[in-house]
Amino acid sequence: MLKEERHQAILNEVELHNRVLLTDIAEILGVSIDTARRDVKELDEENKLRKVHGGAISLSFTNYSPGHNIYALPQKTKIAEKAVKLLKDGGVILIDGGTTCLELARLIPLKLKLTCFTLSLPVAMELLSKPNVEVIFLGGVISKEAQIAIGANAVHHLSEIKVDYSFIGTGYVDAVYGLTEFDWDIVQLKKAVIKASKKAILLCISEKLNSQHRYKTCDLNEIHTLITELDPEDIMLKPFRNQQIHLL
Amino acid sequence: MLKEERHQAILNEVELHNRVLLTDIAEILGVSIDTARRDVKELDEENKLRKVHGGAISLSFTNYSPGHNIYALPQKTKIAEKAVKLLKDGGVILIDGGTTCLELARLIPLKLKLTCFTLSLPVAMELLSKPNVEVIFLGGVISKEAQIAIGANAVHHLSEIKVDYSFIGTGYVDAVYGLTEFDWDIVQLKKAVIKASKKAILLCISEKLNSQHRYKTCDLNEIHTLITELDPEDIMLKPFRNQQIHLL
DNA sequence: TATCATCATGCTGTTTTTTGCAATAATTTA
DNA sequence: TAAATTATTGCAAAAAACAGCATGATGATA
Repeated sequence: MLKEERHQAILNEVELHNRVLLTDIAEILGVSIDTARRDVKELDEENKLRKVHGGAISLSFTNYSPGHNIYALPQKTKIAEKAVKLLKDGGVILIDGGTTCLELARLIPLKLKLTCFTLSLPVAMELLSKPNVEVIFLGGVISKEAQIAIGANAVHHLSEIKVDYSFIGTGYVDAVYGLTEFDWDIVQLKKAVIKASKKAILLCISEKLNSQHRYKTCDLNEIHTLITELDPEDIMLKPFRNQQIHLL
Repeated sequence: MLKEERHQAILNEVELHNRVLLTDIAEILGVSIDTARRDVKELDEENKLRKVHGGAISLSFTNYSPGHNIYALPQKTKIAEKAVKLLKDGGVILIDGGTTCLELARLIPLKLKLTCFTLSLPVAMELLSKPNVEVIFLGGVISKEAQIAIGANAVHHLSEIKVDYSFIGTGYVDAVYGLTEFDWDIVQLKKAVIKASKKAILLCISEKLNSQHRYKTCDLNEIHTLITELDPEDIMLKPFRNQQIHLL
């Protein structure tokens, strides 16, 4: 059997079933494990599939890029960079929805070992590319706009967990009125998130500071740390300084 | 024997079998290996075939688009088109993971009113663009490879629902051995999906027919309808005809 | 017809590629 | 952490590719 035929057979198997074991290749094609491994390695180098421990998987599973343009991305990236530094190996965290939180998910180092809960579809998709992050999606009815799970079911799931850190966003935040939202459903959810976490970290671009809306999520003192893209000493953060909240 | 005749004979062989060995050329045409090699080399330079170590393969054999695009998309689209016709306004369905099911999600008409459960992140993302589809994600630990929720939590969620139709995929299917999978976890999940549905519809490209693997999901008679890209009368479906299963 | 150039073919020896095996290291899994 | 599986590395045998050369056929030309 020609090598190219083996390659074709392996690719076909991977495309059809998304994965294949080296031992299966060896058996089906009647070659040694070593040859199967070499074949897979070559196909990997040609970017025809991805070699993994013990076998190979299809590329279509590893490639996901949201790619849309995100508003105020540089600021959000800066916030996410600060937030990443709080993560510890072996930690259990929750990541909320929203583009800032998505940015945090994106910046999680590949070698960092985490257990990560989320309610956000985009965040969950992003986390798929982190080999050492166990992803747990808290299910429920999906909100089309926010792309997150909401409703009683999601809230109930949250009542059953307690994470080290939760990284949350907010629609509006004010030094006096605390965190507020446009949506009643979202407020219920965020309350539950905060209750489910030992420490709640708020990721928020400075543009949202000193704004408020209809429904209240919580007071500022329920938030452990506020991360903005600003220097913690920035004048804009002055109203937040004389509170228990940490600034980063 | 003239060189041109040999060339024609070699090309003929390659057309017929997609491949040929140098040793076979030499033997069949009664020339030395070197001549066979030279012939193949010339044909390669003329782009009539591709020379590889030990022989030659047909050009069509090697032209193969890897990665991002979905394997056998036309077939899967055809299957999805058939499946969409089963959907009724106001129906409650479940859509499994996999590219075929994703294609079904994509083809759901915008005006169709549905309640749709799913375990698959990509399917859920796709359904976000359907304004009249209520999406409910059944949460759990996310499998990085399959991009679906798995584990006890997901199975438990499934035990609490009953949908009209579930549209499922399978790794392998055989008329005698039924549906089988590579993964134990996935089998548990599919069992639960089938149990949670009044009628289970299997979406499966014909290439997967008559294949099997380690772990068994269910017998064929637990599936209500099998949809392939083939005509229901196709000869390939013969082994599936004398069963209770419907063919589409 | 004789001579020469060209080309196809097969042979020889050398180099490269492929493949399987064994020992060791790294990794997963229980 | 220990056991099992998988990777890596080096090596050797076999197969194939390659380069160079000799032979013989062909065909053009003097």
